[in-house]
Amino acid sequence: MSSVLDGLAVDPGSDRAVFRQIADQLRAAIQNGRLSEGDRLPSEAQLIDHYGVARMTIRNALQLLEGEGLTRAEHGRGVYVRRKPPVRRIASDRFARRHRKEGKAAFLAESEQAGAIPDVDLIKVNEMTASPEMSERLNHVGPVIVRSRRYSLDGIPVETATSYIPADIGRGTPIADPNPGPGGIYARLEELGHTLERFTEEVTARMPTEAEARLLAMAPGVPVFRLVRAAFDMEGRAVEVCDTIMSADAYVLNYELPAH
Amino acid sequence: MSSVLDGLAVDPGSDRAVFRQIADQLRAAIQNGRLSEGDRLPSEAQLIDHYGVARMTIRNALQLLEGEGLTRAEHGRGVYVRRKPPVRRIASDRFARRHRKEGKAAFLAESEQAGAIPDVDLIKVNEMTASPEMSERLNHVGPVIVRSRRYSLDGIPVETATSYIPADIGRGTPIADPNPGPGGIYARLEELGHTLERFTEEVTARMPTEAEARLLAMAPGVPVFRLVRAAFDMEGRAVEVCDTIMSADAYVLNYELPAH
DNA sequence: CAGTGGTCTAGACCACTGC
DNA sequence: CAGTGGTCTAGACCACTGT
Repeated sequence: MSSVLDGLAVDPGSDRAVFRQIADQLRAAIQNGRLSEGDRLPSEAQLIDHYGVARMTIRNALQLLEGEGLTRAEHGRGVYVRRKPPVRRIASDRFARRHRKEGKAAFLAESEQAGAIPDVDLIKVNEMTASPEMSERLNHVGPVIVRSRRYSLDGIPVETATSYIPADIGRGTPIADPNPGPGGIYARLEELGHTLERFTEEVTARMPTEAEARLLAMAPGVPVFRLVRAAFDMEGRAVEVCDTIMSADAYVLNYELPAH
Repeated sequence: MSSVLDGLAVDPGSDRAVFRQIADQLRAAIQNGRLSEGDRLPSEAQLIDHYGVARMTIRNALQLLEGEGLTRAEHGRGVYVRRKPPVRRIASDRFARRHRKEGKAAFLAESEQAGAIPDVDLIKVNEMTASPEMSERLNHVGPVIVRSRRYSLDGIPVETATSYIPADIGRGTPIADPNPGPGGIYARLEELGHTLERFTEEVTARMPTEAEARLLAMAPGVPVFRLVRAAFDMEGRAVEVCDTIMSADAYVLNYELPAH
């Protein structure tokens, strides 16, 4: 019988630790296709037999791969080559007014285009005092409307978002309602006289906190994007800041850069 | 004598694994400032004594924190709270012609502004056949000039970049030289009649490969940004594609989004 | 039930650091 | 040299999965 392990052995005298050599060989098997997405790796017991090492050595090797985001261990079932989630391409003009006129919020319009079923849950709306960071970003001190929610595609959570709107703009308007109505809060802001002139977006990436990993059902070894977007009206006032956390393996961000 | 461990204990009967409880407590100590950047954590031996558990339990806890990018183990010295590197803010107009007129390439101009000493090394220039991916991005099949290099700030490597230029544009010009001259290859492209009209940039994030981690001297638990930027001339032809890998903890990417 | 991964113990020897 | 983390062994019991 043939196996991905055929012919593989480690050199105990090598400078490279045994568990790294084992990880190298399994990684190579994944990258050259001998193991493909969704395939099960040999069990820990099989690897112990094959390489003639202790269990911790095997587990260290497997942990390396999991940390690189290549595999996923499922308790009681086995270790599998990770399936890459479908990727969403995000365009830099997704908040342009021409896309908003149809009465759809950006997320719903995009997912419709991608043929996936969108969902929004965990909606919370509060009023509170702006944190120092948000005061800085909004150039506004005092109470803000805070709107948080989670977006899913085909039942899979893909991003969480929290919007901050100065309370003197949003209080008592649909912006402070859980459902802000067609076109989302950008449409409401414009109806309130805050015609949007420009957006800035700040992109960072890091490993998720435990809370983020749980909310987004994230696999180990996958970073998150953090996007902080600010919307400015014609007077140059920041009227909304949106703080978004996204599983980085599910997104490609596209931007246009000026040449002059 | 007082210690960050004072009063900390685990509940062996809890649903939460002991090593996770220990990691939780150390993480909390870092996040609330009882341990700050550069501080040494208690040694493995001290943690073993304090919690009364086996060494592997402690090591599992420490490995969790390292995977989250919070700590860094130094062989023979101890485990330290990671220092965050200085962050470079990248503006979306950094390739605009008005910044290029001064005769400086983008990286050098930016770092001068940030007060850091820039360096470029590992420069390689080759001509080869475009990979399928680059053929697609350049909309060009056949030979390309491939320019790769590594950038450092104050001696710390921060990004690698590889540019691809169709050989019919770059062959026999300074673009095929290791040193392309003042203003970089964008200045040379414009001198050759390829006035640059727009750039697109595609941003993804993932964990680094081993080779990338080595080239960028990266700490465990830190993801990389991959930026793929395409430059288009007035005829709409892609005249260069630049593939950049950056340590994500050293960068904040800023973009402007259109509102109309 | 057998097989899988998750957690934990109790050692061992090694390589690196700083005194 | 003592103290540190890096690697490895050889077990144990548990929780979860599928038959």
